[in-house]
Amino acid sequence: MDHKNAISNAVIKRLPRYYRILLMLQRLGVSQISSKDLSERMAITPSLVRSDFACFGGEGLKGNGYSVDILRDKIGEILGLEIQYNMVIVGAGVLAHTLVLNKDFEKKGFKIIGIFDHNPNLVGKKIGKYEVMDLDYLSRLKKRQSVDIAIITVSSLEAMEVIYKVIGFGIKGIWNFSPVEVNVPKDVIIENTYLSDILMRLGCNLNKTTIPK
Amino acid sequence: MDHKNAISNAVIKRLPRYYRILLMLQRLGVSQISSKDLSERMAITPSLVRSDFACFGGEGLKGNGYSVDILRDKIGEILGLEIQYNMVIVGAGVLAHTLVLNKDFEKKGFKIIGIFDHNPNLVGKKIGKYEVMDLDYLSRLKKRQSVDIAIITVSSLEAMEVIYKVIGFGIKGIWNFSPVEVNVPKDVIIENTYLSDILMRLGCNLNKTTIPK
DNA sequence: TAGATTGTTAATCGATTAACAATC
DNA sequence: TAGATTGTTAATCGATTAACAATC
Repeated sequence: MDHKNAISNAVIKRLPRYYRILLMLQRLGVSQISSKDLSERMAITPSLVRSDFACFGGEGLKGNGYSVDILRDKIGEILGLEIQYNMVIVGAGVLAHTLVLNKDFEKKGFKIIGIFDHNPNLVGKKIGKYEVMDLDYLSRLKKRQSVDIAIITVSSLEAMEVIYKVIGFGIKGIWNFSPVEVNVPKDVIIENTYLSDILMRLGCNLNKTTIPK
Repeated sequence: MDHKNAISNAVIKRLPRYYRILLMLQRLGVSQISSKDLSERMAITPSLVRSDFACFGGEGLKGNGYSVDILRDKIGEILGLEIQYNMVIVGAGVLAHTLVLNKDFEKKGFKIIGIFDHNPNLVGKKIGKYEVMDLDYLSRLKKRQSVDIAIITVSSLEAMEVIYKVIGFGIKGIWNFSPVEVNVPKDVIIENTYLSDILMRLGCNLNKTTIPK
């Protein structure tokens, strides 16, 4: 637990990437891996790999590298993969549909338990196995089941209001896809995934290399 | 141009966020904004705002702040919003459908010009106004039109192969949604958007706050 | 044993922040 | 003028890298 608090966000960002490679190595039957090998697969330095693993008590063997199994277990534990999170989606559009079809989420312990929308025309509609419910019903659902994360896929016009609403319902985790800048209370964690921002960054970096002038 | 190369990635990440706020301020009829005001909206320090703007010759007026119009124009220019990028999607699934429906991309100069897939069963299918084409046809299309960015939405099993293929076709920008670790040549820019990694990060940060022990 | 690779420390690099003189 | 706010420098903070003794 003490460890957990000590791990910086920079490290946390790399953990799922390590985990993915370790999983692949397990499937390939590889049991031992060096920091050098891992670093090449991730385009980082071996030093960084070792210093990352030192955060949670690197169990390496000098001269031999790390045990793939032990490493995978440890990282999985830090990532909380054994924990079950309940999620709801707010916004019954095609993005909601995409997320419902993503099998990785449930594999990693993130379960969608309902889809909600403001718009009365969408209430009752089916998305995958889910029937869209009215947003206000979420507060009642929350009393019966824990809801850890709300995924916001409504339009940017409604997003601000919807986010404050789910925070009001007591939901502490928000994954927001809507391009709005929201300030949230300190005890709420928000991850913003602004798709068009990513594209602008990509465009910007393309220009850097293609216009050497 | 010299300026453009000097802007760090840390700054570039904030540019779309500044831009979004400036756009909103324009709509509200606000013409002048201070670094303090902007910083509060973005939950950063005023110093950081000023040092960011200094990168591209901050045009602030001591005592008054910055002109919203000038700032928006400058940032838009650095982000290359007046540039037209052609994009293709590889992988004709529901994520492709989501991206096709996103109106922000085209507004920012990123235009989808075609959807491709490996799978013969999907070729000919319609996604929005696009008819899915066979991936190999992309190399021919590339000879007629510039293709700046390939968006990879295929499954993780196929992703590696598909990415190498589009790089082989000479495409220099890749936006990859598939959870695979790929090493690309130095002249290729890849942006990986691993949706389940974002969720794991969110879960990790939720634990940090909820388990204070 | 000899070669490989860890764990860790110190050095470096880069990003952010604090502070304040300049000035509108 | 007085208050507000910039532009910029120096200080701080944090993340990454290089180096190397320890050791399997």
